[in-house]
Amino acid sequence: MIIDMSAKVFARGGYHATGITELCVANDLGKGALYHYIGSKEELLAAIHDRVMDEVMFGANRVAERGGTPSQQLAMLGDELLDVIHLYPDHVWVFLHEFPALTGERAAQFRERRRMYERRVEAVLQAGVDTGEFRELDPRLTTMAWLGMHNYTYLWLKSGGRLSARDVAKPFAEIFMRGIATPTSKDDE
Amino acid sequence: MIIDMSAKVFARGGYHATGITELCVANDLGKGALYHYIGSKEELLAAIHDRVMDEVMFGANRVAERGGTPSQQLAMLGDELLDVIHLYPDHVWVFLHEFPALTGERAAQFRERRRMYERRVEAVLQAGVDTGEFRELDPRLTTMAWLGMHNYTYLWLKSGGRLSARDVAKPFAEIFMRGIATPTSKDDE
DNA sequence: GTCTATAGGGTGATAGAC
DNA sequence: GTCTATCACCCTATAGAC
Repeated sequence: MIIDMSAKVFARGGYHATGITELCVANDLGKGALYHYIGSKEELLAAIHDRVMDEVMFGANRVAERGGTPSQQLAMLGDELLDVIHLYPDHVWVFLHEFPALTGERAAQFRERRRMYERRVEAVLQAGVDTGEFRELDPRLTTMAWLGMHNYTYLWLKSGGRLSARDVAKPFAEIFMRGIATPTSKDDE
Repeated sequence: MIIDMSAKVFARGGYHATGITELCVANDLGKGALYHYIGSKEELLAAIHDRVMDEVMFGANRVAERGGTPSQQLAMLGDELLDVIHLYPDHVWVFLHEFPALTGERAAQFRERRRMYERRVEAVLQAGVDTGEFRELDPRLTTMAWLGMHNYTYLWLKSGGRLSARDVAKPFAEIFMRGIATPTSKDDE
């Protein structure tokens, strides 16, 4: 797949620093052939972004379908998110580094999808506060804390590496759950 | 300052996408004059990185000098780190996005300084485990969780914004401290 | 579908006058 | 210290043959 191969090249060298010629070599195609498939360099970048957002939203939908308590939902969201980062490290790297290179309609669409996912997390946190599982907290701020903790793993979490997605997701969930649990119900979970 | 003005331009448009001509316009200088000060585009990028790392390490040193328990140390590290992100949002953006553009000796030096800071955080966590304040945990993994939570604020924490650095640091510390505290001593702090 | 040639406009950096 | 002119190269994208 051109998208996957190009994601690797962009992740290594950066979007703007990577020339069309490099993409041709990596994909073993001439310029004419490559442009036949990608349309433009930015369309290729957008396709990489979509690949990530598709996977992330599929995961979030699976979690919602499975149901469960807010604690369980949040833990599952963590599992799914780290699965994506672990499985598609190059795509995620490009996603988190090169999104400012998207322009116009593509940039707007990207922001909206990203925001949509953040709202899913926020909603789970709010639900936990409502049921009393989580203590009173700022849902937006807590969402950003949770997202940062998980997304930042893109720097070191790799498919070939020592740790699986679950190896990271479990201790992360433990920190976060204890961190936001209501004080009286802290010793179980 | 050329460094500060250029950090803003890089943060907005990306390092590789920003031309020397743009930098000249932003700094109100001709090419000759600009090159007289910066040496090369990459030297300018390195100077922005150093500005961030200097501030971060100064903060870490202040924390070490002040002393206190591992919990207090970690909370202060969070305050200091978010202060830097809040005060230098453009520099930090460039720092977190464009570090792969550094090459050779500059790249090696950058990685080492960044690693040095991470070890500071890791040491505080390990100290907390040793004193029994923190439960048994993987110090490296927990460091990355803590760093991610804090660093990710570069996306939305701005100097002009609604929230101060402290407004974010306090709830973040509360989540993280409760998250890693030993179960028996959870209700105080 | 894939090739080569080329358009048209940048790029970072330097030289040498003032 | 700052200017302008210029170097040598690279960029994305397209045209038109095969």
